[in-house]
Amino acid sequence: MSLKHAILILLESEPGSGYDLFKRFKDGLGYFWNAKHQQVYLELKKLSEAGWLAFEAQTQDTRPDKKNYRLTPAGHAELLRWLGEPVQPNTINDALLVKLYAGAHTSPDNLREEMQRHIAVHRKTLDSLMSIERDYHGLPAEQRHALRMPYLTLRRGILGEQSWLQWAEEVEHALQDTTPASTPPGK
Amino acid sequence: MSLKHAILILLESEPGSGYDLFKRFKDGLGYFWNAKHQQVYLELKKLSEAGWLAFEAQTQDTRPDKKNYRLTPAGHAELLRWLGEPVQPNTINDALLVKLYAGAHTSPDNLREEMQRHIAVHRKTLDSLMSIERDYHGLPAEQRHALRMPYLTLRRGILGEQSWLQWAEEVEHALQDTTPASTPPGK
DNA sequence: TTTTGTTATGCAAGTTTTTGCATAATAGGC
DNA sequence: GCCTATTATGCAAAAACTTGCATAACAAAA
Repeated sequence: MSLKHAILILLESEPGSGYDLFKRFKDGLGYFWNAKHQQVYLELKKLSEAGWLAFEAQTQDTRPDKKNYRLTPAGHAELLRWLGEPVQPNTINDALLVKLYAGAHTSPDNLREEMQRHIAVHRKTLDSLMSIERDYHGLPAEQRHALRMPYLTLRRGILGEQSWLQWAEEVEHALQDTTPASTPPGK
Repeated sequence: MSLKHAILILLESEPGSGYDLFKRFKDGLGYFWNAKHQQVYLELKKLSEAGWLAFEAQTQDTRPDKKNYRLTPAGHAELLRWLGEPVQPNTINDALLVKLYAGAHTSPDNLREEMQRHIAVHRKTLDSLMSIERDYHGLPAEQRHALRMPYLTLRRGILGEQSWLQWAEEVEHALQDTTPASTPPGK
């Protein structure tokens, strides 16, 4: 969809290599845009061919060579054009919910284990997002202002994860209710 | 990813045609799994070829002919197998957040309009989900029990949309702060 | 010293999804 | 009578994304 534009945005704020971008996806943008390294490299190639990016090869002694990409004026213009265009509301494709929807066909234990796995992931994500938020609040006002828009996306992540975990508690209660009394005491 | 399994689940609870399924995606499952009609038809064909579905053609007088699909025993087995397997945590690809991340490169007005469009969509979704919830609570206990798992996914939708709208308010406040006082009174 | 992890890039093949086009009958509103 | 919406299906091409493989150097831990 807009991996192209996600890349333009990342390179607008700071030029970098494919590997750099891939890491930036994993750390920052990664909460709301995911990409494999192969796809990042492929898109960089396409964007260069389209004239939106330019690169210079950097030979390095201790590390493999890298290509440093930056926006061309055409790339910058495309970014501005895209920003002026409405974006499609997000569609959700969530396999966990598909599975839960059909939960009556499997055991509550199976569902509880599945939920536990996902809860662990979401808790970890929330922790990491909140740690980024603490860092943000520690910045001087000037830097906070410069980062105010990415901060709003961070807030989306935090509120979203909190809401998810709240829902997970509801699910756990519901799954407990349907379970027969486990391991009754005595003989 | 698991459009295949979403289709198996829908057909497990009730056989139907491609067009039926497409509508069921739009109404029910649609909150967490989206599919175009072309893809539904294509998957139905593939699933039939794989032996997981069977169909009979129904000639209709007033309407175009339809194919009525149902699960085969192999399809049922595959569904159970899939339910026992862990699903990957969902990855998010949200173009609105990408745009907002780069919001400093465009005007607050542009962002506010964009937010307004999305808020309208999310409010409408929330209304519709809450109306479904009201219907659910009006059902006899027996039917409520049968629908308890889909109900959990409905709750995900409701909590998710509420959280989204809460975040949207934060964004609106933030965008107001950055705007110069508009149309100052009188000369 | 062997294994694991990080930096760095990319091709090829396959799967999944989107977009565009095409057909065809009927019902209802203007 | 015309336009739009709904019911009903599908092919073809393109775009987007995933999975598997491949290479290569160095650093740090086991």
